[in-house]
Amino acid sequence: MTALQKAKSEETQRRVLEAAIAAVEAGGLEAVNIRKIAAEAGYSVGSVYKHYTDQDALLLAVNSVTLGRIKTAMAEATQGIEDPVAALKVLAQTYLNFANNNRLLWTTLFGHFLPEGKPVPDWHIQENIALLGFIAAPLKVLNPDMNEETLTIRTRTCFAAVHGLVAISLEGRFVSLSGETLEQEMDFLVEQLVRN
Amino acid sequence: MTALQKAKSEETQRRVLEAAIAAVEAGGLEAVNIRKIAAEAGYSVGSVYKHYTDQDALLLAVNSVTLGRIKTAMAEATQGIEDPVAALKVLAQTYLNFANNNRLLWTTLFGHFLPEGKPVPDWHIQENIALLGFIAAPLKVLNPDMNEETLTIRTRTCFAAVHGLVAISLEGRFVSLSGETLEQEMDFLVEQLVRN
DNA sequence: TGTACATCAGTGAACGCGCGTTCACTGATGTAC
DNA sequence: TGTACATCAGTGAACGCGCGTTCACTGATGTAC
Repeated sequence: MTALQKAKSEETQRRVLEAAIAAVEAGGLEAVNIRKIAAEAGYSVGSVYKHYTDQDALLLAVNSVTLGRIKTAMAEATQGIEDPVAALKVLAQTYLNFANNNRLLWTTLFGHFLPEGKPVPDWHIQENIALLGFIAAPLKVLNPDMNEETLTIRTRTCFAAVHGLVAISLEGRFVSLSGETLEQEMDFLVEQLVRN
Repeated sequence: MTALQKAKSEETQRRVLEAAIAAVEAGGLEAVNIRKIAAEAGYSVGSVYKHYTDQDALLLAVNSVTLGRIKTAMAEATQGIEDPVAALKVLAQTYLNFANNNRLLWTTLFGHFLPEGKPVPDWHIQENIALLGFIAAPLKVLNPDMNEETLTIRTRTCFAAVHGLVAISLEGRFVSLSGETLEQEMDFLVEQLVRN
């Protein structure tokens, strides 16, 4: 493959992915339609399949980008924060804000499941786990004597609790809260979780 | 309408609903297929539409049954428990167990969304809110001076946190935990939430 | 320099399938007179 | 008691649409000799 071919191929792949992201942002998982995405990207249907084996592969790529954006947001938000409790609060708020500002990307991240028998590729699992590292670090400061295994489990529990509050809120289940009240509840939740 | 007609109609409605529940239990939201459900219930496709306006109405009925089952499980589990913290722990474990033992009913409860512009009927919202009452009662004992509004919000937050832990665990995101470890984490979460 | 061939991105019509929903019709039961 | 009509549950073929995926083909670019 020549350099020109490679460059062209990479551009196509990128443009298809961008169109897929735009589709998800516009209408969520349901709005993902290979024909539309191909047209939006400026290619034919067949081209999409030259670069992504199937729809699931394309969605995996979209979710990978979403995870990357969350990671970036978290890294920026916690920059320079020393206090572990403050860091955890900022992380939770960052997660909440991201979900709020990117609802459909976020729901797609958690709403897309591969069909049974098609396991999630390891690199994608690793991307997920990497995000938990942001939570694990301050938790370790707060619990210096905790062994690694317990810390991993506890990290997951804390993430799950925060994630649950974000999910229930964004779905508008039960009562919808104002943004301010929701942020207060998030702070409450984090404070309770880290109490000693 | 004669009594005979009414009885026949009700039986059909019930049998269709039972077939729908069985379908969800067998394959989740994806497995809901009017043709299959009609056949399973022993009727034709048209009959389903005589009793449920559309697929969404049928799924709403399924979810209503699921909510009823959770409600029953919670009522039984908390019977005779006086200590509010103990009650909250039992409620969380009951919720976890229900989700574990009825995975597809549970994921359908939270995975089914009506199309935009079709609001969730009020009776169904009320069914959801009713469940929160189980949590609100012990929370009120623990926080007797909390005003009603704050209590409602706090109840929702506590539910959301527990719900999140159940969701992340059942989906098998990140690492899967053994049942025992998961129950320990659930107790930890509830304990932290009610700390004063 | 020119000719024949290989390679690869990209094309888009066609395949195949699933599935929600509708509607004209049937037959049983009940009612009016 | 009998006849005509009304009502309603149930039927299932047909409509209509969407959509993932495939594959034989095109044309541009590069390579061998």
